[in-house]
Amino acid sequence: MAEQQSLTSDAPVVLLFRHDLRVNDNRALYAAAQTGKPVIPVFILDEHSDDVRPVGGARRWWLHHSLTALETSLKALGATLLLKRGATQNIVDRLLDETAADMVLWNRRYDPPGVDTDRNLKSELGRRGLTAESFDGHLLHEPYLFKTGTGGFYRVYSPFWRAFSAGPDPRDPVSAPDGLKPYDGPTTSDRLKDWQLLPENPDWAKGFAADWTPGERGAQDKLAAFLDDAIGYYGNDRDKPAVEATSRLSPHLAHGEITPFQIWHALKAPDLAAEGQGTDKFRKEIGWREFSYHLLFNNPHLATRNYNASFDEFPWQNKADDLQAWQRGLTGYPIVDAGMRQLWQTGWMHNRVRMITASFLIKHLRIDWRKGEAWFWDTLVDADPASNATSWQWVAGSGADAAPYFRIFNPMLQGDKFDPMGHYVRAFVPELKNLPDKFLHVPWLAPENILMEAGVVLGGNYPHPLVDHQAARQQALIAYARIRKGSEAF
DNA sequence: TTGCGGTTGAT
DNA sequence: TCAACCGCA
Repeated sequence: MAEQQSLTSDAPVVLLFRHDLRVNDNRALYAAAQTGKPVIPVFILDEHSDDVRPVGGARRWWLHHSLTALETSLKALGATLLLKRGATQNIVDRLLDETAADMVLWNRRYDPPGVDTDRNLKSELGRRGLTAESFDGHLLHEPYLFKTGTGGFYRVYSPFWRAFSAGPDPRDPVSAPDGLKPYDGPTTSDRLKDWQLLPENPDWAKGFAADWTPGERGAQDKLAAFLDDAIGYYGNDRDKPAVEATSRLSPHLAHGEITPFQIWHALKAPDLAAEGQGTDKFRKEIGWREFSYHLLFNNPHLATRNYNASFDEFPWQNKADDLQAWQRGLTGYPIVDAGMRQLWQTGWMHNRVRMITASFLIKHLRIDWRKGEAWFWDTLVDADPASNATSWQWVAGSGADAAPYFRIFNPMLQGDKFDPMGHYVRAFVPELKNLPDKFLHVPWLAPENILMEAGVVLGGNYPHPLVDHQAARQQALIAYARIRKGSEAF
């Protein structure tokens, strides 16, 4: 069919890029090459279509560098990437006018505004008799594929994962095309630097580049390094933030520099068979990403509305000073502060510590989970509309498949258990680095002389605990008890 | 309908 | 052991 079209028309094909910034396993790109038509690749920064949530600050930094990498990859294939900013439909309309293209291809998105925008685009193009086709790539399975026995969506992860595991095998990745036929007509493109994606305060992103290489190559390097080594101890050490035992693929996945299909396929390598436990656990985490999209797809307002409406009555305190102390890593609880500072300095936080810091914000400070979700959205290089919303609601207890309300993380115990040597805390809270292990997670319990020897001044160079753990825990339990009674209380 | 079980915990 | 609930087959 593709060949037939190339015989009948040499009109160009427009290829949309959004969060699929790669040339390998890019089915839309592959299909565009197959047509034999000139290809016009265009990245659209759409912050104008209905309900679109603007890209957060950390992801803007990433996007800047990833687009630079993509531009280079496409150039090597013979095509020039155009940069356009605005509502998708308007951008495409103008491009079709300018270039007389008769075909538009893209890889599917699964965030609700993206779904709506692309659905409208497809029907509009179809109405005009143009070819519009979308492809998979972001998820192993469409988020509506799995249904419970009664035909609904899954609310609980375990049954979802059972259904997923019994489902069809994910396809194999497709290779990059050998080349693209260039489009020679006149085109216009924004200049990347005019988008000002890099932060105004350059100090903020200074630490990002040490940890991350945005782009397809950086993604493949991270995957190779993970499969080479860390996956062997992923099962045991993935909860220890001081150990490099996780894949660190999340920002690359979020920007579509690597696909879950490529990861899934790589996990089938024979020499990984010996790492059975690690690979199974890791697949299950990929499954969480799929589950989060399954939930978001079926609950478009997951990032802004309590899944469980009884939480609308939750007595949040929302103290501005407390929120700011949390954001800056100045709560006085070392494991919490280390996490928040890792986030600020590197654009990423270890998964275990995300739970600890989120639980602290919600349960110890009783600040609405949406404030935390928004902060993570702005500061995480891997900010993902599905995972972020699902995980915050999970910790709050307001979501589908929530943690029990009485499960309140104890930051001291979590610190002792998962950072027993204190390497993580010392790396990100250097003012405590000379404290002995025994007091590292509880500096306020250290005797005066120990504090003095370590150069720690509570209330001076490190804060007193913002709240007392036991008291805050009791208050949280009371607050949760109140909404559990529901309307009875009124 | 009924029975089972529920990512990540604390006391 | 903690309280009780609700998703799922």
